[in-house]
Amino acid sequence: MTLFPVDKRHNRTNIHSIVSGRPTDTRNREEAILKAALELFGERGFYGTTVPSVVERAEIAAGTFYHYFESKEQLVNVVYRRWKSEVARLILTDFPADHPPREQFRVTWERMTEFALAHPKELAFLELHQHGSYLDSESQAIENQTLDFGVMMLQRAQAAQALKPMDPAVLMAIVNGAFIGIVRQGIEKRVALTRETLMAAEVCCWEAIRA
Amino acid sequence: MTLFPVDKRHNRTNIHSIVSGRPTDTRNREEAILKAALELFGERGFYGTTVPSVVERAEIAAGTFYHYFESKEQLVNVVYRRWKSEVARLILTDFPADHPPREQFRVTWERMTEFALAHPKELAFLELHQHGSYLDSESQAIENQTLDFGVMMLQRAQAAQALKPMDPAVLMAIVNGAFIGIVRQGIEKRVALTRETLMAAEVCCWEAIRA
Amino acid sequence: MTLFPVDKRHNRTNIHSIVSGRPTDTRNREEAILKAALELFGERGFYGTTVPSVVERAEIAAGTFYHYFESKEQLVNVVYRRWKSEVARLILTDFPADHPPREQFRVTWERMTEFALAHPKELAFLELHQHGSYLDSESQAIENQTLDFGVMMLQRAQAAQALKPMDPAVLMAIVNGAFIGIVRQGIEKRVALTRETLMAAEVCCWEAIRA
Amino acid sequence: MTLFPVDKRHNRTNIHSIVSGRPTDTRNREEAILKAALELFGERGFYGTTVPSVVERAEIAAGTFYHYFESKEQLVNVVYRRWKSEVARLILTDFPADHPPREQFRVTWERMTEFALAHPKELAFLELHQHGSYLDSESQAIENQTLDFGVMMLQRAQAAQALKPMDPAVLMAIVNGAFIGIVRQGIEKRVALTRETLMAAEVCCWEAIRA
DNA sequence: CATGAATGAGTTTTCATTCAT
DNA sequence: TATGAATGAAAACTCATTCAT
Repeated sequence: MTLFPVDKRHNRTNIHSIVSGRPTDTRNREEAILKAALELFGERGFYGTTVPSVVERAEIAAGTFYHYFESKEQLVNVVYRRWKSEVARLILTDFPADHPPREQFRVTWERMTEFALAHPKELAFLELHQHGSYLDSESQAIENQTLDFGVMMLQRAQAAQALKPMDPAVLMAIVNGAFIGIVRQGIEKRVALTRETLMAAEVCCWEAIRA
Repeated sequence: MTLFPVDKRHNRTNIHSIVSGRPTDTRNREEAILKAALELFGERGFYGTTVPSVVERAEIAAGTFYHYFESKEQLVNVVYRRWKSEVARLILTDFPADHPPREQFRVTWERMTEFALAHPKELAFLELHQHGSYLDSESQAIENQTLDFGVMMLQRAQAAQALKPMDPAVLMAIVNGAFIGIVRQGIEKRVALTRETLMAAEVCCWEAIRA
Repeated sequence: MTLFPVDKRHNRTNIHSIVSGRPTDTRNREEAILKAALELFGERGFYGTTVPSVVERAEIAAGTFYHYFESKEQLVNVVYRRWKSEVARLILTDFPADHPPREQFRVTWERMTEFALAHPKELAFLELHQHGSYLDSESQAIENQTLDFGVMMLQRAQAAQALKPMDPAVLMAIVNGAFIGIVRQGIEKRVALTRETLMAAEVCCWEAIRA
Repeated sequence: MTLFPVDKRHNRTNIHSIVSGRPTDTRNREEAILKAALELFGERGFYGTTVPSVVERAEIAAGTFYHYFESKEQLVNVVYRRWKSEVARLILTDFPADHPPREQFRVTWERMTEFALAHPKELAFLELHQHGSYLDSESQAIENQTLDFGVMMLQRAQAAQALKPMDPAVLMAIVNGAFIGIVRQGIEKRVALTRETLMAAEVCCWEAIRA
């Protein structure tokens, strides 16, 4: 399995759809389903989201759904992998591997901030479905790979004595948890979900884990 | 509404049941339902948990469920309130209001640690259901009261210049999020859910928010 | 089978109950059930009336119901027979068999009027349940006996050439139907359910059937 | 609201179905449900009729029922309106408004006779459900319009001194009640439900109400 | 490919009835 | 006798999925 496998069927680029844009356009329907699914799964979870509700929001017929996805289970996995990959790509592309830990942390946090501000719903979706029993092994694998990469980076920083000498998985949990905590409160409108808020929190979280 | 209202029907103590323990015992069945519900709601969420699955795990007949609870919705609210109240009671009882902020933080974190070690499933349940649309206003109110109390304490500490001068709701989100993050990874067996882990994290989180 | 059989269990007079009047009094509970049943069966029919609703209106415990009645089916039969017998008794007692047909008709109509004014709900109940499949043969028999008596009287009047020479069952249906029609409209408040209304209708109905 | 509104969804004609007749035919299934419902509601009332019994008699799957009707309640309203409208249409179409009262009465009675002979079950159904709490306001409205029209006609006839000077609602109740009474006894096989029987009764009923 | 009618298993809930206390 | 907890069968209704058109 490659590090960031691209789903054969669901991550392709459909040139036809980009050109035409007609309502009978295949890509549009598939995208409409994925968009509806993201929102509904994020709001009500896997079991609370019905195929009829997805189909209605996507404005397609019930049968059409099964031309694009085998089942509700496959759908949630496709959505999960799509956005989990997106986050992974964002963080890993041109990762400043040779910069000092403080700089690496800032860059990573900044990239997550970009994502959170652009796609708060997607982040909430990923959080909510993290350990669902309906996620297949491929989806689980992506999740683990991301975590493993994070832990590896933290271990390197620890080797350079930049971080507290604790279990790196705990440090990861603290930083991840804090970030998600802010985004959630942001979605709930209890804090302002802005770049300022998140970059102020960056300082906090660095101080939490620094040596 | 009082700060921590006790559900009239579902927090009483049934002396009869404590004494007898027979299979027809009322208290046992109600407790069996609550226990099964806690586990299943925690594992599969509200919509993923069926009444048949609850009654099966509680080893009662389908009809019996409705002697104790009006509906699946009421059940989740009763469970939620029971444990949310328990957490609130734990943190608020004899809160060291006149101690310095550092001490208050440690005590609060320690109390949460007690709870997390004794009741990790219950904590996961509370997290998962935080904002479910099936929670009634009373349940939501308990949640808000707990948050408000936390924010108030943080504001006082900020007034004493013990904490960073940021939105206290953000500080709250960081600390809460970090704590929950560790517990979750603990449940997933990716970190050791021990007193040592959590008390080490306490130091991290204090450094995250201290001035 | 006697003409107006008295239910062994449910038409007796309970001297004890008349004297005491305590809430533990057997008769009171039985009467409470019968009263509740009459109202509910009349309002919502047999299938629309639940034992829990009867039990609640009678202010007794669920189990108590089954001390007095074997089943919901038996209950409806007991109520039916009680009031059907009452109507029959009213009409047949001292029937002026040797008076002229016009007088017999007036007397019968007057007696029905008494009953309708005193017990409109009971009359509606009897109408509604006339042919329910839950009525046992004994209840059906009472209904038939009443009808047969009416037809016999009409035949005698026809023999005296006082009535139109039609199928007496049709004449019966006309008079009965008209009477019930007025009572129903009375219950619906679309006509005034008074002695005047009913006695005016008596003239109409006589003219309908007279030779 | 028009006088005899046609249900948008349930009175259309499906040309496709008339032509094909295949088992997947839409119209057939909907009609099968309506037919089964009419019979069962007529036999056992609203509460005594279960959706399973309807789908069994209609020979469709349980889920299919809900493609055609939102609920059992909607179903009974659709059936009620369909036949109540039919009766109203029959009586009102080309009503001989400028004929003398005696003629108007005969025509109306004759039309009702047509209906009763062709659709005795439908008449019984309408009678039984007249005042059910499950009938919606639209269904109630149709019923009231029919009654009001009848009362108005009777008032005009009274103005012409053709009828007894009584409350016209009482005259209406007498005639209606008598008609229904005969049909019911006809269904019970206690009288012959024929044109002769009903036209003989027409004379009776006219004499009941004439001045 | 797109549709939506059709399906039947499964969900929440109610109810008639029983029985231990 | 009176109670009400307990039961399991059955009701109303929903849903994921299929398939003929």
